[in-house]
Amino acid sequence: MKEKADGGRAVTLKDLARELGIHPSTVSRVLHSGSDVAKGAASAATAERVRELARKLGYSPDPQAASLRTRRTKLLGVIVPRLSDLVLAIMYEGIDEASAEVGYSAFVMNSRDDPEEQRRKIDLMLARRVDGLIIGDAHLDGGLLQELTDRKVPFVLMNRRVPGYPSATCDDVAGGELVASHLWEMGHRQVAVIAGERYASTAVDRTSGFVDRWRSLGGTISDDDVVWSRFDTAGGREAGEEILARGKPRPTAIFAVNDFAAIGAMGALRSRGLTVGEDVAVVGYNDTSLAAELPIPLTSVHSPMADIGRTAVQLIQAVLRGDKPEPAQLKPTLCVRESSAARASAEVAAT
Amino acid sequence: MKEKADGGRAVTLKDLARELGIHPSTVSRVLHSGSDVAKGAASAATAERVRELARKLGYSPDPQAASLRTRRTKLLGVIVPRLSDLVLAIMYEGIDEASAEVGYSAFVMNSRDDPEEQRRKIDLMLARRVDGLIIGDAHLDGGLLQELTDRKVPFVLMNRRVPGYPSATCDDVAGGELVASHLWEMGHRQVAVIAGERYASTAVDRTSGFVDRWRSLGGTISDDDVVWSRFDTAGGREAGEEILARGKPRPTAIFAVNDFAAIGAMGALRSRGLTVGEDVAVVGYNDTSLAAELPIPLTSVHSPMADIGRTAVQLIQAVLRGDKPEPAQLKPTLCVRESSAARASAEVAAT
DNA sequence: GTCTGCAACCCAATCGATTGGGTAAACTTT
DNA sequence: AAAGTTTACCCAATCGATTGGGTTGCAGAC
Repeated sequence: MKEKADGGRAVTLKDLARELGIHPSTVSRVLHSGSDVAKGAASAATAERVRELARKLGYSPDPQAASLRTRRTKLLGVIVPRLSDLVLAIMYEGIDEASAEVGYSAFVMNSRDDPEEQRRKIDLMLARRVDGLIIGDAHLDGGLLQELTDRKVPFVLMNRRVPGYPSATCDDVAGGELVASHLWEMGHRQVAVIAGERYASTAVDRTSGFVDRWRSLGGTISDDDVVWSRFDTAGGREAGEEILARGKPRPTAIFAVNDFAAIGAMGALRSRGLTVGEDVAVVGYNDTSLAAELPIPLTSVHSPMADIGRTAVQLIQAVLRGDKPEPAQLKPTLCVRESSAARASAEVAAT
Repeated sequence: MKEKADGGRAVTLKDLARELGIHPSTVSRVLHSGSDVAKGAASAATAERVRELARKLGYSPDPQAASLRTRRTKLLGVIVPRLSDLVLAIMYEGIDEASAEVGYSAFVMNSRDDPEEQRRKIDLMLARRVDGLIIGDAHLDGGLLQELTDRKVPFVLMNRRVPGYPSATCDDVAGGELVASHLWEMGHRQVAVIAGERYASTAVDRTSGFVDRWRSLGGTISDDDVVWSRFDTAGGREAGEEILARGKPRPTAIFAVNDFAAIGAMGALRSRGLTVGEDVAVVGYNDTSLAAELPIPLTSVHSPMADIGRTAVQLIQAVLRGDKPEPAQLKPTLCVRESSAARASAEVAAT
C-alpha cells in the first residue's frame, strides 16, 4: 500500500540506484535473483542496503516493463462458459488463489459456450499476451484446441476434458458410477438421466459412467431414458417435464448431471404433485452449497471444484516449463441426502 | 486468431514498417489515431496500405509496450467479496462486457470481506498497474477508501455504497420499501428481518428502507425483530432459527435481504414443520435465477445486477477522465411469487 | 613484479509502442 | 521567383526492467 506513497510517481529501479549511488542493473540483480545470481552481483552489504531501501520506498517492479523485456507477463487467461455458473466460479476461486501463490495473476472471461465467443475471447487474452490459457469451456469436437496446439499456445483444459489434451477435471465417469450404484442399491429399477449438453465431457462422462454401471449391475436403460439438456435450472425443468410427459412408466429416480438441472427437475416434479424423495428420487452433481440447503436436501456427487482449479494452475505451470502433463482426474464422492434417501417404493419397484 | 500466425514471433510495428519501407512511427500514427491524427501523418494511400498489411499479418499491438509508454494499462481491477456469490458474479459479467466495449480488460479478485485481504488484493492490483479499481466489497467504516483517495487511486464502488464516494448500486432503500409495502398490503403485521452484515450498505439500506416504510404505514417493528447475519444460506438458516426460537409470537412474514439467506430461512421454517407461503411468507432480494425455480418460488426484489456492473464501468471511465460522478442508484422492482402470494392468515393477522 | 582470478560493479542495448520535434519536397500565394 | 504553407514523412528519446558483456581494483600465486 505504498508504492505511490508520496503523491507522485511510482518508485523505479533508477530511483533506488540513484539514491544508493549504484547502477540500476545492480539493483535489479539484487532484487530479482533469489541469491544465486545475487552473489557476484553485489556485496552482501550492498544487497542489504538495496533491499532495505526498496522496502522503505515501497518499490514494486513494473510488470509491464519487466514483461516487455522478459517476454513473460505472468498472466494466465481463463475462459469459462459463464462465471455466474457457481461451479465455474468456484473453480476460478481455486485458480485465483493458486496462481497468486506462484506469482501469476488470472484473467477470466465468459464465452457462453458459443464457439465464436470462445475464439474472440481467446484472441483478446492472447492480445494481452497471457503466458498461458486455462480453458474451462472445451467442446468435445475440439477444432479450436488443435488450432491452439498448432499455434503453440500453451493451454490446459479444466472442468471438461478432451482426449489428448492436458486437463484437470473431476473423474466424471466414476461420479456417474457412484450414482448408478447408489440408486440401484436403493431398489430403483426405472431411471432417467438428465444428461446436459452433448458437447461437454462432463455431461457425456457422467452419463456414460451411470449408464454403463447401471447395465453392469443388471439394470436396463434405453437411449430415450437419457435426455440431453442445458445445464441450468430452466433446462433441468424442461428435461424433467419431457421425462414425465413420455408415455413410459414414470421413473422412480432421476439423475441430473448438474445440481441446477436437478433443481429444475425437482420443480417439474413438484408441479406434477410428486414429492421428491418419496415418489421420485433425484440426484444431482457437484454438491454446490445449495444442495444441502434446499427444502428437500439434494443428494449430489461432490466434486472438488476449487481443487480442480488449483490443479489446472499446476498443470499450466508444467506446460509452461515445457512438460506435457498427464490429465488429472480428481475423485468425486457421493453425498446422500433426503432427495434419494428412501428406498424405492415397493409397488413401483415391483413393476 | 493470427497474431502468431506463422510459428514465430508476434508481428510488431517495426515489422510492418520494414515491409512497407516506412518508419514505425508513421505506422503507429496510422493505426493508432482514429483519423484525426492520421491525417497529416500519412497519405490516404499509405494509410490504406498500412491497414491492409496490418490486417494481413494479423498485427495486434503489444499492450505491455504501449502502456509502458503511455502510462495507461487499460486494465481495471475488480474486488469482490467472493465470485462464488452469484450476485457479484453477475455484476462482474456486466463489468466484463462493458469494459471490453471500451477497450479495457477487467481483473477480479476475492477479498472474502476480510479487511486484510482487501488491502492485499488492492496492492496486487496496483502492482499490476491497473488504471482504476471497482470495489465491490466496500465496508461502511471506510478507512481504506479514504486512504485510496489520499493516494489518488481512481476507484468507484459497486454493489455497496459509502456516502461521499462514487458508486453504482441498486437503490436498496427503495427495495426495502417495496417489500414493506407488499407485506403490509398482504395483511402481515408481525414481521422479522434477516438483515445481513452490518458493514454492508446493501444490508443496512434494505433493512432501513423496510423498517422506515413499515413504521410509516403504521406497523410496529422493534430492534430485536431485526437479526443481523451472514449473507449466505447457512447464515440465513441460523437467523431463521433465531427468529423462531424467540419467545415472541411467531412473525407471519420474514424479509431476508438476500435470496440465499432467504433460502436458508425457508429451510429453517421447513424444519419446524412450517409451510413457506402459507404459515410464513418469505421475501428475498436480488431475484437471482434460482428464486423463480425453487420448489416454492421465492418473492424477491429484482435488482439489475448486470446493469450495476455496466454502470460501474461507466463511472470509473468518468473518474479516469477526471470527473467526479454522482452515485448511481438503479431502480429495483418487486417480483411477487408463491412464497408471499397468500394473504396473512386471519387468526394470526388479528393477533 | 607481473599475472590470474575473483568480487563488485557498470554500460548499453533491448523489448515494442508512442510522441514531440523536426525536414524535405511539393504546392500555393502574391 | 521568393516566401509561405502543406503534405508526408522521419528521427530519436522515452517508458522501466533486464541482461550479456564488459571494467576496475585488489589479493594472492608464481
